[in-house]
Amino acid sequence: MDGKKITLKDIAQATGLSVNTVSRALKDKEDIAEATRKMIQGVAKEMGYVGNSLAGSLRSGLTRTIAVIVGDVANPHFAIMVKDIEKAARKHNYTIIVLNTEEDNELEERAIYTAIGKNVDGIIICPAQHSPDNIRFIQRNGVPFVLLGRRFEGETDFDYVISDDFNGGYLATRHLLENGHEKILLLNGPSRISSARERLAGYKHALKERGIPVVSKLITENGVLTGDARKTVKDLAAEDAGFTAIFAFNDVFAWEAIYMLRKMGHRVPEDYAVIGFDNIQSRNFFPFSLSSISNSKSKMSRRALDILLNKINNPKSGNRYHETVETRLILRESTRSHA
Amino acid sequence: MDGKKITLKDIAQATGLSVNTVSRALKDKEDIAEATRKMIQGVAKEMGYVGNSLAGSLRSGLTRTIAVIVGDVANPHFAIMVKDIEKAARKHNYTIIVLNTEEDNELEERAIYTAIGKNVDGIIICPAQHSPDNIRFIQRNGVPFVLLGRRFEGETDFDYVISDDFNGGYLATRHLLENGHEKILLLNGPSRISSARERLAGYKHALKERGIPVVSKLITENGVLTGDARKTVKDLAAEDAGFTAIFAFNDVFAWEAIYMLRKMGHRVPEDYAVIGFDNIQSRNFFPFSLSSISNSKSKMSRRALDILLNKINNPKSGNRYHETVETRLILRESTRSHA
DNA sequence: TTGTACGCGTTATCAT
DNA sequence: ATGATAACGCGTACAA
Repeated sequence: MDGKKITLKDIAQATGLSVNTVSRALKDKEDIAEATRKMIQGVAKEMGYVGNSLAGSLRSGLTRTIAVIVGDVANPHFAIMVKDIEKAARKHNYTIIVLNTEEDNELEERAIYTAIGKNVDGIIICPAQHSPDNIRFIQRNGVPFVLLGRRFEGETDFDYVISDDFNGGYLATRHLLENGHEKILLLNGPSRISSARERLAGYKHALKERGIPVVSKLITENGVLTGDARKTVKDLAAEDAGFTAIFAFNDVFAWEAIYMLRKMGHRVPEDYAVIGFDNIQSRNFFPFSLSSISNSKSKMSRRALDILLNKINNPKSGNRYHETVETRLILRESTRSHA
Repeated sequence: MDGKKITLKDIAQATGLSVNTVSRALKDKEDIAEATRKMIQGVAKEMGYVGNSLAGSLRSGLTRTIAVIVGDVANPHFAIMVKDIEKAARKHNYTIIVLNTEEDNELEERAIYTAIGKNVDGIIICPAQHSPDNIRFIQRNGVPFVLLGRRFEGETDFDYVISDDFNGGYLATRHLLENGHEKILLLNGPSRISSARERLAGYKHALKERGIPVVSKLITENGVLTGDARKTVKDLAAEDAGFTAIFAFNDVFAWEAIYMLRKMGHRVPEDYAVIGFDNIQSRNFFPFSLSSISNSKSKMSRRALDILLNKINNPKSGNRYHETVETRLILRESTRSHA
């Protein structure tokens, strides 16, 4: 029952034909006797032949595999996008390999190295952004790639699909301002990350538009995988820093913030309004209702894949793809106003 | 800037040495002049050589890649396990490809076919369980595999790592009973799935132990990816089926149940107690505090990988691995009692 | 209609 | 210490 892998050679031996007659029969080529073909296909099926795409890939240089490199698949934001990418890729007969960088530069480098070594046809990467060098390395190797969700402002020849983070930051902040909050804690991500910088810019813009001063103490940077956000909220709330609302870099931070505030005996939204980013709840029916900025993860994922496939199929087109997907304000209870 | 892939041949030409000297120098073999090695490694680095593991794989028959096949990576339960597996695999220099079955038989078959075609060294799969045939197909191809989280009772030669679902079902139900609930809605998964059947058995056992009748109307099956759970809760709560507590197949169902109940104007835990399964909140700090059954996802993931690596490295050992990881009751507010 | 020969990039073996 | 050759499994071009 328990067998070894069947090769064309095995089938050739079994049928007394040559390897490549078998090969062509299985690929439904024309120049083969109908009877022979049926016979070979029957034997192949019976023997459980699966084929070895490796061998073909070595020849063609194509693997029909793409690498998806993200910070952490366990983060729902990435999990959703990875799922979307896998689904779209499957439609085009592509398979994905998933690599986590843990937002670390060396792990990112290693992930890229692995991907290239496995001869993936393309790479979709949410860069950790410690520097553009890792991405340049992809480029140097001639492997098509698309950045997902983050970009390098200085590198105009890196293609990307991002969401409109500036606008998202602006919308979230303006919403809180309109509800009467003037001291807004920005629970931001690390400033090396473009989306964090752009959300911050949106935040500042909203404040300036209303003539509200930007308080640097209320602008905090938090590691994405470290639990920093909880500590920040805890410390600032404990010392009574005066804020009445929180704009979080992502929904995970927002959840942590609310978790911590409640643990400290505060109420949301009564004592503190909280808004997140990513709108994870568009897919999950959580018992808790968190206002958030929607960034169309499906659209981003599918678009990134389309662009990548385009680049794979038209290697020399030289088209530049710098795409920004809209962001929208989604109001739920965590920022409900109390007139 | 934008280059082609560098091969050993390129380096050989650049250095005037033979392909195979270059190969050995890069692999730090002994029988090579120290100076030559340094030189070659220098040139390789400068040219950005990455190597083509495909070619090596063709020779060795090993890809250092394993396939992880799950229902849906966007489900946090799977997302967490995929992350854990990737991390553990990385330590052993393995890469993972991720395939979603969407709990569908044909997609599962296709996923397995793809995995085998790509010559993965092994497969970790959470089977959709429409039948054992797909798994038998893996076996027939001689590819090592481990079932994760589900098993086929009749197939003793399928290795698996599962959680103690019977006990989990028992613990959850007993807890609700101890809090005075006698009509407990079981928001279960599809009965083809072993974990659903085993949790049901635990549920029944707890009821019988207390002499509480099993009401078949309160035992419901719900598709894992379909939103059935919401509808079930809505319908049964609307017709006033008399239950006062819910034991959900997983945390996702539990969230949906609470979402729906609240939407209908009910309170949790005051009107309905709800307990889930998977204890997603061991990793995420959600604002909502859901009682759940913990099933040690890390332990399961890591163990599944260890077993798989064992099977890969000792192909003929013939060891059988049937492992059950403990489940524990985690109490939070969604089942808080009101004495 | 079918078979033979060669190449993809790498590595193991054997020769120099 | 280094080079030549064969082999992995398949596909393509060409020969029979």
